[in-house]
Amino acid sequence: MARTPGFDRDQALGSLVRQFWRHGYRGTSTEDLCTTAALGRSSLYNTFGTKDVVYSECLSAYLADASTGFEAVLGAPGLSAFDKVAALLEGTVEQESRRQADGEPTGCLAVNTLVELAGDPAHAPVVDQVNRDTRARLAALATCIRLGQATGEINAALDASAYAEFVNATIVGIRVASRGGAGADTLRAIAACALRSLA
Amino acid sequence: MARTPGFDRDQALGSLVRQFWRHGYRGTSTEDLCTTAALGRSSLYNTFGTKDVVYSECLSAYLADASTGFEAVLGAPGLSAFDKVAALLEGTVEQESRRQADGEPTGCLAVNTLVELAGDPAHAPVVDQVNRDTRARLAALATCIRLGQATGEINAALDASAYAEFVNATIVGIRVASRGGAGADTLRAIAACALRSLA
DNA sequence: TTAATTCTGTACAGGTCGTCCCAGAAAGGT
DNA sequence: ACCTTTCTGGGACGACCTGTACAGAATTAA
Repeated sequence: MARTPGFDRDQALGSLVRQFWRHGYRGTSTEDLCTTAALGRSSLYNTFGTKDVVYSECLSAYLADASTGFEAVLGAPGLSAFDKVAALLEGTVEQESRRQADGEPTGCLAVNTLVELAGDPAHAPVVDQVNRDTRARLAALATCIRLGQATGEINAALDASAYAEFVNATIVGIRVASRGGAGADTLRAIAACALRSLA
Repeated sequence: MARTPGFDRDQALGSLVRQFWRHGYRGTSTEDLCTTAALGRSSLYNTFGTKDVVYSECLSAYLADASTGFEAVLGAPGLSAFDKVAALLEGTVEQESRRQADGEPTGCLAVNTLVELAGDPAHAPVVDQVNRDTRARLAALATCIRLGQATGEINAALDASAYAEFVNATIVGIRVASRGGAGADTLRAIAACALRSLA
């Protein structure tokens, strides 16, 4: 009883995510959004809403996708807690190198959001969105480390939540270095040094 | 033989640095620059030039100031190499906490520049500016670590330049966490975990 | 075929931004 | 006091941006 859209919503959202990821919120105009998603202005506004809303939805999609991979590693059967942390760091390195090679955007959209928009009251919602996601990630990481301490795989003298913060900070450092153009060997070196502090 | 300016150039530059630091390149308009520096548009353009030039000069001033503190730590007499690295990390934590308390901008302008402007060919010069500074910092850090290895203070099995990359990445992680609003205890935890990997 | 509903292209209003220009004010040297 | 040089305030201009409105095209169900 009505016309059907001439595009795939999820596919369009993927393009929008990559656009914001690479050029930031203020670095992309609404026309840029239309171009990368191959959408007219009307379709964009009817489907998603204003620029703020589009960004928030892109951030949600990005965080959901990242969480999937994150939880896949932490929930992997047959892996010790140490190996899970190692897989997390090495997975980050591998992901970044692959993205560099494929010409996909590098770095982390969550970090980019924090850097660009933190301190701007008008965009507090998306900053809170990132911080909530980070807290959840840290909690999951800390319980993983505590489990490893309970079974003796990880030094029980360490503060689990502090170590979770450290691992997260290292991942951030790797992603920023990658965005700066650092090579795969550099990223690998960072991850290897970080892992040494567990033993 | 001519009129004298009614403002202090360096003081104005300091205000401009803080403005860009807090709100980013695209997040500050030229009128914002005039307001924070208490300058008219003419004075701004006559003294510094276009927005790009102002940003580049702000970045230079920021990097020079950061380098001063960095080299002061690395060149401190009577400190072992390990203590120098520790002072570097703990100094970063202390600096960020103090800035949070004083309402000064948090995070790192160099990191912000990378995140916001990397991948935009029009701003490649400032990105290169940051990368050159980073390389110099990494080299100084690596030689410091090598010195510590030569005297036996630091595990000689470590790859010095890899460890330098790691320490730098950790500092980046601390600064990003601080910009995200993390408390002093969190930042301290990150630094402490990073230091553990030296022993 | 027809009617209802949704999608799409284009144009427009209101605002902001970056840059330049020009006249006048202020200060230093003579 | 006067002239030269520089600084300063304000405005102008073109370009861009965001969000909306509207008319026409397209598609589905009856």
